[in-house]
Amino acid sequence: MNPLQRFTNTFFSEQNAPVDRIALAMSFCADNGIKLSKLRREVLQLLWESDGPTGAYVLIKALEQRRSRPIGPPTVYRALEFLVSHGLAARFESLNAYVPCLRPAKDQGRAFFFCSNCGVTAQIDPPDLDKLLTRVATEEGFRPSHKVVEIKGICGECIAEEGTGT
Amino acid sequence: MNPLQRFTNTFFSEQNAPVDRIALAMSFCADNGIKLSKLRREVLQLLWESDGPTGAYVLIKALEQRRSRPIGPPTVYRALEFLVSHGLAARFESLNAYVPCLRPAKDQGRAFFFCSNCGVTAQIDPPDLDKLLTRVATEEGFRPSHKVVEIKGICGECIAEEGTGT
DNA sequence: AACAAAGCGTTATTTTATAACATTTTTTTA
DNA sequence: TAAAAAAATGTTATAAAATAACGCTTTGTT
Repeated sequence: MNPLQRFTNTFFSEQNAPVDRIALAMSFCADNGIKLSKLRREVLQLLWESDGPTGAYVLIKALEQRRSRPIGPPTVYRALEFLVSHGLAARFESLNAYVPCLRPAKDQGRAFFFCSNCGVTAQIDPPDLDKLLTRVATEEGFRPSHKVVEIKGICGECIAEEGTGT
Repeated sequence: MNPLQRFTNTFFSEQNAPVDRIALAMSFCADNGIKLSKLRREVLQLLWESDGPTGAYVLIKALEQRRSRPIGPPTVYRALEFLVSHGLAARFESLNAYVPCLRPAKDQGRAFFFCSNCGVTAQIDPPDLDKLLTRVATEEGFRPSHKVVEIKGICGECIAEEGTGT
């Protein structure tokens, strides 16, 4: 079993149809008058096809493979900036890497989980979380615009394996 | 008024006595059998004296000023690693910068707020937050070890100033 | 004092990201 | 549709952040 399909509610339990993810993104962009260019689509697809949070330079190399010609960092960083700014992807800050987002939406209090042992990644959007963060911010007189919630730890499968000695 | 003293519960409303912060850190280290060396103490003090999240290379320059001789990046990164690993400081992941922590403690669900307008930074540790994150993680079969919560936005004072046109 | 361990210094390099400007592609509108 | 404007991408160079590898010094232990 793909180690990235273990979680409920992960990217990767929903990842088996990358094409569908791209189709969703395309209709989202169409609906919102924004343009998912070829490059941006390719980068998003690479994120969905990746086995976890992906560094910008890994994407660059992958694109160079696909296109058989050099790609400069700014090209990819701009595509990533577009994807992130429209909620199609997110930067996993504590890993300096990028992940696709399940639902294009800006700052809905997403939480990302990352297994330090096997690398499996999950996105979870508990409604309570966003409420709590917004409440706490408001209590401080703060108007939040961007929220980062990232949790590293050990996933269930790796916990199980600890016991069995595998 | 120092723009960094605006929040309730911030670093900087409590920052007026950096010496006390250092004294606290020293007794914390003594109590726990860990060593706050001169370098580590200096780095921590620089963090407390800073006007906000501080980049590693800013710390390097500041140390070079103090010592009148070159300091290599690894020297400072090691000190930061020590401080972070013992909960005396934290990396503000989405800013590639470092902040001092109010209470030395490992992963108690700290939340950092950062005003994109004026740079004011606040640490808030809502007990609910840690509980919520732990609960959500557990529901996913995940055993959390490190939690990152960072919120960017506009602080109360900057919101007020928007209206007055200052 | 001799040894071990921890901390720090130094040099070089890697990784991540952006600045500045040129070219191409797409969209708009005359 | 042709010209102009705007958006997107390409290109080169550089900046910023972090680490690898190795040596020396200080501190703690026997």
